[in-house]
Amino acid sequence: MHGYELRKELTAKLGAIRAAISYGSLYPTLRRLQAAGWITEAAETPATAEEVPALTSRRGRVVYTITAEGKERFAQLIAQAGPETYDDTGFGVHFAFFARTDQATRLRILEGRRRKIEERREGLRDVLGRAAERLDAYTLELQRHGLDACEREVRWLEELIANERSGRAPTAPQPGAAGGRGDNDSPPTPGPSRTERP
Amino acid sequence: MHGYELRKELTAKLGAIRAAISYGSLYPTLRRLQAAGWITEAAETPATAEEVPALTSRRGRVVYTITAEGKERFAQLIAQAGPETYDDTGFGVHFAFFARTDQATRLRILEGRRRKIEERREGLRDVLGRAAERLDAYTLELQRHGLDACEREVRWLEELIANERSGRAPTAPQPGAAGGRGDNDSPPTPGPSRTERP
DNA sequence: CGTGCGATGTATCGGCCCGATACATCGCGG
DNA sequence: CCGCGATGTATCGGGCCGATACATCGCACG
Repeated sequence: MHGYELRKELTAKLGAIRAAISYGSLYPTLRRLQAAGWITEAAETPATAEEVPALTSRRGRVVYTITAEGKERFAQLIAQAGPETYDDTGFGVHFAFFARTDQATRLRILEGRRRKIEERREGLRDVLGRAAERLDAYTLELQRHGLDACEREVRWLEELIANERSGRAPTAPQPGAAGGRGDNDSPPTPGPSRTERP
Repeated sequence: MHGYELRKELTAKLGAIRAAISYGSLYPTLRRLQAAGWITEAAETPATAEEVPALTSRRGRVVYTITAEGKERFAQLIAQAGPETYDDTGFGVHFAFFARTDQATRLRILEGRRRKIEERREGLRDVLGRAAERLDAYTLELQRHGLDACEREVRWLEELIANERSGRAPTAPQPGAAGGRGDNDSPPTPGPSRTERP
């Protein structure tokens, strides 16, 4: 893909958790990835080669391709979990690529996230309990709303964990023949974990 | 307050919407605020003045005080709304200081936020509708969860807007005599908007 | 009785990200 | 035919964060 296209894809995939990535971040990052040898870049072919030689000034698209090393590194990145894996953005990114990992990794990350959210929840309960009369009504309402969000997310995570343990996909139990065009996102594991079901 | 204390206060007040502010942001910001004339800094008095002159090396606390100009600027900041006022962090910060604004400002910001979240919600519905078979089950589940959060927030905002229009505080209808110690957060307006109720 | 650890406290540095901006082309509708 | 919005690449300044350093205090545990 070229940069602009990549940005649109990522925006669609991660739209639920963060805004579009900025250009000031996108292009320097692509250059960094290339310097590290994880992607290669190539100028797009102008037309049918020989044609239109006058348009040399046309700053054409640059097509990026992932290398074998890049694929390997990417697989490592989504499988390994650091402390930042469990905050909002980090978890969202990992989750969006769950289809490319194994069940053990998915469970590990879901449980780490649950632990993190439970901690946040306890912190909010503390504030609502201990510092209640020190804070104004609006601030308290904000904490209450945040607490509610934490409780809902914990329930959501527990559902996902239960599903994961029973070896099912997150929700839809494979409707029909599933597979759209090869564009779908699950090359390593066929569907989200299917080790014993026929 | 001094820096560390300020950080703790802000963490308690804004804990529901963002993590603690970093030191690498806190201290430079305090210096910027002082350069702009919005706060003044003063080294804390060591003890009873004359005492303990040997401890000159003790890098003591620095106490910051807001200036009249700073108070004015702060009032402007929380009353004026730009485009960034309606994203997650910006809205959260404004909301946390709602008790220091007037009802008109609160309504304006709540409605702007609602519009923004409704846009995000429509975007997610689009993705779930149009790009459903291009995305894997986990990504879809992420969008569904985000969509659910949007819907809940819209309902929350509408409750708040209705409350605001009827002139009530967000939830608790002034329990007892209210006012704790002067530490509470509502100097300009006595309680959250009270223009006609006796 | 000492010793070490966690909380309190101020401060800097490198790296990364974002918003704004610039520039260029293409297709479409008014 | 003119402009506007989408497509596309790119840079720059400023700000935020994580890591790190340094220093003191109180207290708990050995």
